Amino acid sequence: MDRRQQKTRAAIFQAFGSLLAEQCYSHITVQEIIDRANVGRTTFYAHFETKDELLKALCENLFGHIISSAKDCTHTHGLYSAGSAPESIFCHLLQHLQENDNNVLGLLSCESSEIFLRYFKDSLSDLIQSQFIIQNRHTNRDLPDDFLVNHISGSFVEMVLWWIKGRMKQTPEELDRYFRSVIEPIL
Amino acid sequence: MDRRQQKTRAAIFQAFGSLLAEQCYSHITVQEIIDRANVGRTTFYAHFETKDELLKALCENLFGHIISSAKDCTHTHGLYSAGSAPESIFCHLLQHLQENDNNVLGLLSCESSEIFLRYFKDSLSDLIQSQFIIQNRHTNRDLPDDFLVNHISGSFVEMVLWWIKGRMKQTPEELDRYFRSVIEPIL
DNA sequence: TTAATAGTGAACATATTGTTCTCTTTTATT
DNA sequence: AATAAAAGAGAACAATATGTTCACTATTAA
Repeated sequence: MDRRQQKTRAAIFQAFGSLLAEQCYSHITVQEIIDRANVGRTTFYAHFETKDELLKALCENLFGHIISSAKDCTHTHGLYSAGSAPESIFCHLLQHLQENDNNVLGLLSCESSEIFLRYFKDSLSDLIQSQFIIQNRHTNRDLPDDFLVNHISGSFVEMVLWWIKGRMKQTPEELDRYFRSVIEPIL
Repeated sequence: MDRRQQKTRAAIFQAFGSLLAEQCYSHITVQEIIDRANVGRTTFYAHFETKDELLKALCENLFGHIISSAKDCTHTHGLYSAGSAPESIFCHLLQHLQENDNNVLGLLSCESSEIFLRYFKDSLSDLIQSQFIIQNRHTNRDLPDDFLVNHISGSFVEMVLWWIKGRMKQTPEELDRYFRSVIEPIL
């Protein structure tokens, strides 16, 4: 509603994000956050009940954007356009990550990256699930749908973690090729 | 050295384990641990510098056992015996988990399971890495070795997480079949 | 039996959390 | 431009958690 609220919220998000790039989530204190955000203690607690809530809000904000943008792109391209690699939804996601809007990479490469990847995977699972159902692409009758969904989203997230820990030497396109190589054979 | 030390250590491990089955890691206090372990505050800090160190020690202890037992079994069976499913190293691991020695399942199904699975994955990666190198099984020339190792260990861990969250309705053998279905095609 | 080792429990300084209060600033609206 | 409503600042607070120190007791290995 108020412009100030959004500004304050953004300041807290940014301060929190930059702190996460420096140290482990669990060691960050509310005091550090409000100091860096130049925000009063009262204000912080008016916006977020706890540090965990802040984390949750940040993740929803961040991955919400990325996933919904991927969802839009899926409408035109499908979950996995068999022909040309660059159009796949996964390549799209990787490119998005590399662009590093809102310092997503900072979060995903910090000591507490698992927390974020967990949120990322949950969002991703929803996306893949819905695409599976919409497209009826699951020709594999031997494996349960939810196992496959979990396998795909899980593998993707693990790959991203591997990519970032290895200092992102591969391009999104290369990585997409890797991923297609291990996922397409089972679809 | 001292029998008492081992006893105390075991008591702390057990208390910590049972607490983890009840609540999130970050919300467990040292006070709760020492109360349940019937151990003095000083004693706790004589054994472990911080709660994080305790966690680390517990994981090393736990997964060390499981992995080294799997390593032994690999010597006779190989990473992936193509013929009969039940002998695969992964099935062996899953059976081990289901037997629930030292309440591994409690840890893996608690709110903070990601932390443990991360340790699990690291141990697993070492195992798979070494088996890959020893057996020279990587016929896939298009994908880097470390990507494959990460994909396999990552997928396995994600599967275990999925299994446990779904209340472990599948048997280790079924799960092993699922896993073979998504991994063997890419080897 | 005894010296060394391990554990107890209380007390402590320090740090963090989340709340409450009063006061100031900004915004939306007229 | 004036003003009421909303939002933030900042100090103070109780409650809780951490990690250390101390003097004392119990156990073990020899």
